[in-house]
Amino acid sequence: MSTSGGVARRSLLDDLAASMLSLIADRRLASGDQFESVRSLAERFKVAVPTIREALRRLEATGAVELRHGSGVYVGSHIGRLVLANPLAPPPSADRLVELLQARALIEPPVAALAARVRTGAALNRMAGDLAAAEELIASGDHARLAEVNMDFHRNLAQASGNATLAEVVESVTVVNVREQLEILFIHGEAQTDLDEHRAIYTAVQDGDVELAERLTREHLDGVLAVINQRVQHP
Amino acid sequence: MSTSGGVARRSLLDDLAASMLSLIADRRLASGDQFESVRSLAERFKVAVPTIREALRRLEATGAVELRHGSGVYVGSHIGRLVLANPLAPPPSADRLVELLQARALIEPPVAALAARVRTGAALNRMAGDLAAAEELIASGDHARLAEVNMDFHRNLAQASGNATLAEVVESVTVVNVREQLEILFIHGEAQTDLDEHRAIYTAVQDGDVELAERLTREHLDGVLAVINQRVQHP
DNA sequence: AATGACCAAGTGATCAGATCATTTTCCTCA
DNA sequence: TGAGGAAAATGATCTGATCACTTGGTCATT
Repeated sequence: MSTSGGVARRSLLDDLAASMLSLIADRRLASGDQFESVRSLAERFKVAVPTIREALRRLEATGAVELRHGSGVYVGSHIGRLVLANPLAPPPSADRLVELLQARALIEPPVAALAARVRTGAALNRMAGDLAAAEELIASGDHARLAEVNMDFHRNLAQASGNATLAEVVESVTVVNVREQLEILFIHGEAQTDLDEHRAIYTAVQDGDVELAERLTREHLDGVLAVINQRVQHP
Repeated sequence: MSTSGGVARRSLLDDLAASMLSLIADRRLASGDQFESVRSLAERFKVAVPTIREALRRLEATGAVELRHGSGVYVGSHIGRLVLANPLAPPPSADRLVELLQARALIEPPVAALAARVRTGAALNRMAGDLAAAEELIASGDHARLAEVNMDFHRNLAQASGNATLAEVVESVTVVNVREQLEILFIHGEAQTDLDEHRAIYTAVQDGDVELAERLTREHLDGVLAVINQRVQHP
């Protein structure tokens, strides 16, 4: 009784969601492309508008599609992803934040090592761009933007590993929600140190120095973790 | 035109979803508890039923709530999670499967090492239970169930690390979708080897042998990866 | 010719009320 | 006592309308 063919057989909503994903796949639509209007979809699948909208909301929740008021339905940026950051997650507590950093300190060093082996070109260039941007943002004092760029550096480091799944995992644990929380604790003073460490990691990856890339990433995240731990305990 | 630092102008649906999550949190509802009827929610928030349902569908997509026809709305099993497996992800291709295994081979060994340090009791017991169950399932030849139990072993290993975020990450990469695909490739013959390796890992964790736990987990996953790689290339 | 104000069509957002389908509760009756 | 079977509760879906936002074009002003 397995549906090995692929057509789901659960509720109407499951069918609709799956069918719409198939439609997107069949049309070779990519992230950002316009999909089809709600009314048109309702007619196509012979269901009422509210029903289609429920199915769309489900897709929307996982970033598969995006609904823009007055404009249309578009293919979302997370379509086809395997691992996601929970878009409805509450801002993490201090404990959860520490735990999250521990997880990153465990996961990212081996990812950096792999990145040093593979060195996917495009991602390397983006890392360099992040470093340049960070330098400017330190000068201009835009801490919010700086924190974002620093997170981008880590995401692009994971991308450089050439493994999309790893990149998704790292993206999931460097999500905006977390950035905001980190920013509160990890304010200026460390900004220049941070940048220097990122630069060193970048160089190691670029040189293909696997062990150095891993060690520097571990030291970097352990350092951040130490600062966070200190501030959590002495607010 | 960046909204950095600014207040995100949320839509009605965002508010509704957030409010309902707050409601669940305020009432200290846990996974599986009954929440509130659709009609009641619509009345409470002074919106129409289809609107509430859209918000509920969004929550449902991330496992925060569950709608049971004729019964009610219940708190879902993934409420409060930070990292999720995409419930709408298509069955992974062979390439994606290899990539996924590579990711696991990178992430899980250090997790096993941490588990050997921490040894969270409840999770250890569940691991033992998984081993016993696997033994029986090998005897009875129920490969589907066996594959599921083996995945549970890995999830519980991550739980034993005491780090919920790591556990969520590992759960996300050992999701049902993937099990089904693995099962196709990784059929009997290796079952006993698999069990033996799991047993060795369990013993190492129980003994608190950090390095051994890490090494055995790495060898185990590398072994699986090798088999998969072979079968992908020679179908 | 370039600019800006304005209008109209397309599209998503929300509403109201009704009907169907499933589950759960509980009362009746053998 | 317990097995049926109504009745209530609740989710699923429909119909059709109205409001709100985006977009592209028109056209007067500069």
